[in-house]
Amino acid sequence: MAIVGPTASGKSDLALALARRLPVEILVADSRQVYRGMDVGTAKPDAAARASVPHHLLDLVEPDEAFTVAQWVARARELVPEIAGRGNLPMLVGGTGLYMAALVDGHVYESQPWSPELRRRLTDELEAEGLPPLVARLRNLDPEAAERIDPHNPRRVLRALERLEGGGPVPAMSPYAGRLALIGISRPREVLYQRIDERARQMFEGGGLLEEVARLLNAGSGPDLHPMTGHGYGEAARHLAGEWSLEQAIAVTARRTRQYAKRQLTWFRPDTRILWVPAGELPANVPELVARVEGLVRAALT
RNA sequence: GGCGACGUGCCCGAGUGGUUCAGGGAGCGGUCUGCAAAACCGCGUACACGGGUUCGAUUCCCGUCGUCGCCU
Repeated sequence: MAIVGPTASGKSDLALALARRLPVEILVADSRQVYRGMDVGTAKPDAAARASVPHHLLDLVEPDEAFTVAQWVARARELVPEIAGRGNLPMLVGGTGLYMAALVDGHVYESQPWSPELRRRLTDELEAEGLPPLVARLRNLDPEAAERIDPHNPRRVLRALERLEGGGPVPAMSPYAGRLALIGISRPREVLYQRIDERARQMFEGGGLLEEVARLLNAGSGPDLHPMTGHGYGEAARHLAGEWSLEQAIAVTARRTRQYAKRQLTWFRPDTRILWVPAGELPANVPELVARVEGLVRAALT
């Protein structure tokens, strides 16, 4: 089963509450919580939560290590049968739509071309000549694929070329085989945004984000490292450097997080498999809500 | 009270006598098979108000109101 929804909608709380009534182990589908030492800014489940329910797919790599969906799904795929083998229910919890889709819809990455050299070469070309020549080449190699690719999006164009020049066609997907319950937490936009604002402020004021970022910077994780683009990290770094006031850092973090939440909603909205549970302004762990979700899960899985 | 400057869409901000009247931000909508908390795409008949000049005014002139500055 899986719990989806935008940031700050209460996925983790609901998961924990549910874990008290169902024998579950949690698979975290979050592209930022995989980095060690990045805890408060990513709203990673704390020690208490992790002690009460097994959490997987957290703290997989150091902030300066590259990490992609491919690695994530590979590990997630191993975990599912393992957990089931223990007689527990694998519960996917997270807001990274691509990761979710990779597992649930079964993206196949292993057989796809992937080489640092090729990427290097294409990136150099992009820098030297710009996007248009690459788009032209893409059209030439595979007009059909080119139709589906946004010609303005460098990342997509590059990846498409990687696949084509590296060889193989895109493998068919192999969707998750077992029974599936997809639960989405829905809240009025205003409520969600308010929760985001409050959480952003809390992280900065007493939550320990500034300390965490100072620690990361000291350890050599500069603001240019990919995971440092996460909400709150660059902002905290700027505040620590004296460039931004605390209020400014909080405001920018909250705004970026709201924008992200909107994109998440866009991602999940069209997925008709998701059963949306309106949570309104309720904390995600109120018994009534939990019971309702538990009911949905049991119904879907039996 | 006098003089001067200004008054552009939710905000900032260019600009022009006339077929698509910048740009940015925010917001909203969307895309999504290896960076996804990323990358990218789409969406706004706004020119303070009233007159006038003109074939045609956001752009020129007059007045009104407002804001700011200086002066008394």
